[in-house]
Amino acid sequence: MDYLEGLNPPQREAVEHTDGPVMIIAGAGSGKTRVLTYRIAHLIYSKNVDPFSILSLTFTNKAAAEMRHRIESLVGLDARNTWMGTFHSVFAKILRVEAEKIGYPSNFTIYDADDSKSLIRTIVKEMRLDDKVYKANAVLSRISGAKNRLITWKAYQDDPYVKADDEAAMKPKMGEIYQRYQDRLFKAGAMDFDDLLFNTNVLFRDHLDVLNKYQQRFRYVMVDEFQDTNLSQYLITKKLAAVHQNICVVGDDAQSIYAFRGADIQNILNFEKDYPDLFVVKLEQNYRSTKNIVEAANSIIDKNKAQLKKLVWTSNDDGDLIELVKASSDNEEGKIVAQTIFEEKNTKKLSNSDFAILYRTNSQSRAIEEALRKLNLTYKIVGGLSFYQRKEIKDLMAYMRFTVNPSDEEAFKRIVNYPKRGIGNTSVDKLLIAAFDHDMPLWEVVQNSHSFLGGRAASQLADFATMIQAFQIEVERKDAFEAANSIAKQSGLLRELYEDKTIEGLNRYENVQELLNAIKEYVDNEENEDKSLGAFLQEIALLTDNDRDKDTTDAITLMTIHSSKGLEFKQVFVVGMEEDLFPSQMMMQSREDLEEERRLFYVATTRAMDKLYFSYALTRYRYGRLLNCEPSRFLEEVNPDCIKVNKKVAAKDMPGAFRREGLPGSSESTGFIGIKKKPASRMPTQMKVHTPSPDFKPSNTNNLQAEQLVEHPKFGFGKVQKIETEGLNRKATIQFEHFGEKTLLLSFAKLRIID
DNA sequence: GTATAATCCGTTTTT
DNA sequence: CGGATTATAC
Repeated sequence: MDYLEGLNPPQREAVEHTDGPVMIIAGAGSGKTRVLTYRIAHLIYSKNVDPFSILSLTFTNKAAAEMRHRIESLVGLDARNTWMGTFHSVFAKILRVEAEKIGYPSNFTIYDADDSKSLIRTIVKEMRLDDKVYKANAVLSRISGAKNRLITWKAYQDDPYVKADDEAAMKPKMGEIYQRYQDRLFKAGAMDFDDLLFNTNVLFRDHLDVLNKYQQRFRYVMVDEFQDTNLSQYLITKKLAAVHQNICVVGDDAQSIYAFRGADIQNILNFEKDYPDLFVVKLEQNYRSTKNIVEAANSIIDKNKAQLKKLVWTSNDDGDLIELVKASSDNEEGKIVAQTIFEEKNTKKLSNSDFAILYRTNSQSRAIEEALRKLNLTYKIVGGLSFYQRKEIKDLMAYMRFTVNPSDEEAFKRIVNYPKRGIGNTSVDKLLIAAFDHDMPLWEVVQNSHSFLGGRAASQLADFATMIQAFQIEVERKDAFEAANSIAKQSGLLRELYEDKTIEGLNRYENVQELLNAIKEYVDNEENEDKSLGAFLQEIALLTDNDRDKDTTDAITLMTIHSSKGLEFKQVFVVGMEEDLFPSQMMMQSREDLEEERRLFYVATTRAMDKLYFSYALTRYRYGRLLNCEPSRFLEEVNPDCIKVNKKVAAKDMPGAFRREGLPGSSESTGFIGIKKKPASRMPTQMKVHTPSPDFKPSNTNNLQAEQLVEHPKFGFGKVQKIETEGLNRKATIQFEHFGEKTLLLSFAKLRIID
């Protein structure tokens, strides 16, 4: 088997150790996907394992597709027969088959987060609770957290700790909302994302024959990104593998960044307890990045307490130092990044696709995009507002969903009066209340609307019902594409969009066409046996924007750090390295949260192969308001030997996209300084920190002189003793009222000059 | 019931 | 700042 030759010893061990429980701890860039794919190939070819009996679980569709692709090129089409997909998609498929056993229709709808939130809002309203206290987001994440831990609404209500928690948060009705939410989902024939896993657990618990069927079928189970599994997922895999015990998990605790979604690193630690004869392999050689980058990454993750010990190393070259870029504003940050890419492309003959710009939050993309556009650099945004979240797409999907499953309440609310047909909110509310009061299925109420509504509204609704019935007949007789096409036309939705001649309207029309094209593709694809609309909807419900075919033009990639996991680029820019943004202010409640942010920083760092840049801005627009920013504490945590300070300043705005390369631009006072000597802003906690005046605004300190009185947000009031210039930095020595004498770097310190 | 204006709200990450 | 929900007028 010559393919084993290309593996290093631990990789090879991981591949060849096929039977029994195996845990592969795979450092960043250590060839994890390679090992997984070779392992599957090895199973099929050397061990004669039937591809049908191999199940591989991933977290993103993209990862699954990538793996499938690589296996196919390794072993050919046999690979097609292995089961490979995300937890959600694999178990959604199984649930389709077994739905009736747990009381669900097999054509159940999958609610996305928006559907879930909308349903929660309705319930909160129906219960006459304050929607400012019971915010849909917060309620959903609480419910989701419970489901991920397999806590039913009943258990939730009975648990005194949970109860105390909710009462302390002034949200005592949470348990009841959970109960009603679950009831409504069930009546709508719908499952939310968490239900797909929760109900799989229910299915396997209550139907041992079913469990046994899948245990026999999946003789080999593999889990990628194991550090991201939640309890619900963990128990599913454990049960599936209980008979054959051929379970192989691959993960890296240093890259666990989904605790907020219920992922539990404990699963890795528990794994050793659950399987005493566990075989553990560590992949520690990094093939991706330069020594500098690997070293920097190690120095970052070193600050975390909770971690498995491993030593990631590389035999690659030292490479360039990481460049630290300081910008005066978010816009300037964008400009510097864009300019740098422009120059690097020219001098190193790189393509756009060699670059990635990573940020903590999607909203940061705006300033960057603007700068890239000015230099005519092609870019693509991964994630963000997804195609499938667009209104027009959700509208058409809602028509299709409701046709296939007329219990789907959220779909109904979306389409019943769009396009306008004179059925307003009051009528819809009446219908929902009628369904609730008489405990009748919604669809039945809709079909008998004259019993519940006045004449006009009732007859409008009757027309609506007739239309849906016609659609249902079409869906039965035709394939997904033909059915969708005629639904789009006859619902009036397409006409509505067509008549909107604004640019956005045109766009929306094209988006709908694109969805129809996607359905056509689905129908034409021979791998899809079931060509019905229902089947298509099942497929699409679990897709995210990241999975869509993007046009293959050469482009710079913009995305959140979260979506960058698993990817690599020659050059990576991590932007917005500022306190409160990264680490995010919402994540600084506890050490655990901060450590997760740090792992996120680790993930960002380890995406880079050749060159890495960190940048931060001193001011940034947020909520339409200009904020002052401080450099991220994470910057201080990187081994200083790996970093150098970038001397670049954004060129002044020039008309047109072209400017002379390397033009330094007229630099203003924006000096560049290291972060090593960050001012002593981190006060000993026991010391009382000064509360800045309500109108505190940092002044321009360019002309600051001795004897002036100033206010510092943390040190309070003081008097400037002297000003000195040292290299690029201007420093002020200030005698503070309560904190003694401090020497502050003026480009860092926020000082208000008191007249 | 519908169309427009005012106001409020938030931005953490994803299946 | 932008969207999304709500108040007001028609």
